[in-house]
Amino acid sequence: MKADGCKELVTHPKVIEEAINDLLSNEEYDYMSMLFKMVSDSTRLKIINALFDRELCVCDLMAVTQMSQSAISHQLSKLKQTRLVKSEKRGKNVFYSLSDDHVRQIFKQAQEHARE
Amino acid sequence: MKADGCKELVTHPKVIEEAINDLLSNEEYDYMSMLFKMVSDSTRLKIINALFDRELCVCDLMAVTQMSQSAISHQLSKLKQTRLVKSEKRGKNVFYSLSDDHVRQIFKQAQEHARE
DNA sequence: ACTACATATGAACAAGTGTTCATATGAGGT
DNA sequence: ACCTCATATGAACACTTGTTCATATGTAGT
Repeated sequence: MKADGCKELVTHPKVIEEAINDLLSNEEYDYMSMLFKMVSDSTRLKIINALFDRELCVCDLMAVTQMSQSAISHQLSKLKQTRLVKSEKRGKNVFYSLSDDHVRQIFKQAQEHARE
Repeated sequence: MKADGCKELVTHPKVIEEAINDLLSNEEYDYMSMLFKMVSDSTRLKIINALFDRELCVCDLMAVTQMSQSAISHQLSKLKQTRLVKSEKRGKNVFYSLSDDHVRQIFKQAQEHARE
């Protein structure tokens, strides 16, 4: 948490000021951090990918991702808390789907980068 | 690691097959996971934001982000290992900059989502 | 060579995260 | 009411991650 930088003549006081002006608010960093954390786990990435074009229930997701029911349920819970997915109960099943296009966009963009 | 899902008649065998066909390779998930992990820490987000339009040396980044020299150096090291930033040594200083537009795009997109 | 400054790096530690296991909730059919 | 299936949830545990502290490396100037 040291405030200052170089002791030698600060070579770039102007540039530093610019950069400081560009700073975002803590809320923005926190939100972005949260959003990226959600999509930085490969189990959740698989879930998001599976839900990309359709809604699925938990047992469908088990079949698709080859993960345990508990693991999936825990991850879906996080994804729902952070509003990346929404759910709808129908009979014995709970169907999950992506809640908006934000996730889809971020996911697609990263996927394109992965192809290189 | 259970393979199957519901024991009751699998209501959506067709949809499940679709979802399975949409699966990506493990390498893709791993890469995306790694990329998102890198931008999911708020210290690194601050660094990336600071480097968005300019190159900066470590001491500049200390001044801008208000973080310790060691913390910044460690994070820069990770960002460099994963090729998100590149560095150039000039005299006593080491100047860091974003290595390509991938990061910028992902960052911007998330930032827009944060504004809502 | 010596000193001051800029950066890197290793070890240690606290905090966070994902999985499993066991169990709870809740709906449908009988 | 009872039983079964689908899903949720809490506790425990191993693992990862970010920071600090101490120290090393390396460059420039004297």
